[in-house]
Amino acid sequence: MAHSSTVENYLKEVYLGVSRLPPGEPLLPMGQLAVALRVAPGTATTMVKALAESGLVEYEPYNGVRLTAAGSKLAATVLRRHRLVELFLVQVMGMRWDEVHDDAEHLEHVVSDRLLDRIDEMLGHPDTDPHGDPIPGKEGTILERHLETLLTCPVATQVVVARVTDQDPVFLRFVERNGLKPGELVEVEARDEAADAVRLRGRGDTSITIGARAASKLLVDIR
Amino acid sequence: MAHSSTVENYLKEVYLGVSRLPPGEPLLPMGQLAVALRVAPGTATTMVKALAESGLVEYEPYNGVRLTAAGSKLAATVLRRHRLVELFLVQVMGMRWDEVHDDAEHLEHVVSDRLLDRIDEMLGHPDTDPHGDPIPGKEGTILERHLETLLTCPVATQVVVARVTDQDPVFLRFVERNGLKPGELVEVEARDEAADAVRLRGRGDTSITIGARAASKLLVDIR
DNA sequence: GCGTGAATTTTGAGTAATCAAAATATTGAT
DNA sequence: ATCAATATTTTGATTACTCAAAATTCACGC
Repeated sequence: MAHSSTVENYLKEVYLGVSRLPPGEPLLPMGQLAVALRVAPGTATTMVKALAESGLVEYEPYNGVRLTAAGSKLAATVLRRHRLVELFLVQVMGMRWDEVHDDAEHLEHVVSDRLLDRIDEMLGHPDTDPHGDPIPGKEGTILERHLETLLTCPVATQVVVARVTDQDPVFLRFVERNGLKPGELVEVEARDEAADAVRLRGRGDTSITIGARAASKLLVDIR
Repeated sequence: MAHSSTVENYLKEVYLGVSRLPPGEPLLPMGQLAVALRVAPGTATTMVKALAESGLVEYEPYNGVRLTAAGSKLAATVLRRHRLVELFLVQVMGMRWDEVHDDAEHLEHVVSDRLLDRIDEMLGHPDTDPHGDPIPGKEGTILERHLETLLTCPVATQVVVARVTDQDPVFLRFVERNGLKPGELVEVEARDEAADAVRLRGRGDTSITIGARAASKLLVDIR
């Protein structure tokens, strides 16, 4: 099978799905892949078997998928295109960070190497996109730094937001309104296990309380 | 049938094909369409019949196709995307005018209205692309000015190149090397019917001779 | 160990787009 | 008017991708 945008999407989602998994457990269940790609479970199975034939993934029936070296490289270039494009749309085209995802989702499959090089150059070879996601290198090298979340980082300590792992525009605007974009300083004042909540204080003097689920999507640098 | 990039390409080529035809004869033969789209003749027939079902083209068996109002509007928006993208790639991304066509060919199908608006704005609502091709308006209005070619314009008269109707990079570079890009001044010194050639003098003092076929691809404004 | 519920795979079928090659229609020349 | 060359359409198949629903397998609790 050739190298269609469908293939690119499958590989991308396998990569993203696996990296969302608890470390050490490197097989993405078919169900999760199907949900991510918005296809029926059987569709994912069929397609993954074909990808396995082409040597892009390893497939263990009933267990899940993982990328081969070749698949990983391809996934990385797709992610590189996606993320460079997102940053380009924000930085050069002046679009808002919460509205670039969908455009990037389409552009990632059609941007030529030549054009991507111009973009990369124009942006000064950046290494993260507007959401703090790492931009893979030209050769497919992705450096995923290990980061704490607002759910796991030390309390009463200044940390700086490094990455927001949710592309939902509503969430992104919420993050922006509350000064929690990548680069901003925050401090966890308290965590309430029972209430499933985290109280934060950002730059301003006001503190806000967010749910644990939201807190886990905000990755931070422990300065 | 939905509105895939295949459909967009068919409509675009019907538009371009018809406009290349001698005026007054508004039906594009299937064969020409098939060649333009690089598909087998039978494929074009099948596809065009489906487009006719959707009300995007009128199809007369054995005679050819033409666009309906709906098809024309869609073709115009594709062309608008293509040409704005081309100009953007040259003007903003610093690419050469002879290397933007292929990228535009892909981007024309995925650029969102929002992004296109930014591009249009950033370029100051231009009305021609780097090759001098008119950029259709937002509502699908295309204003094709009638232009003479270097084969039909008055001899020994200053004219200004307005449009180059061939996207072949080799030809475009030839045009550029000889100062024949849109905006440049030229004068036809002489035409030699028998030799199938046209002698020109541009800005410089040297005159060059080009074939009639090439001359017919250079459209000019009779100042 | 056995059964139940959930996840996964298989099956059968459909759509969009394509091709090669056979069949048919059109056109122009004699 | 007929015939040959050319253009076009039809036919039968193929590929990539998808779904719904049936069949299977897995994993867990008892």
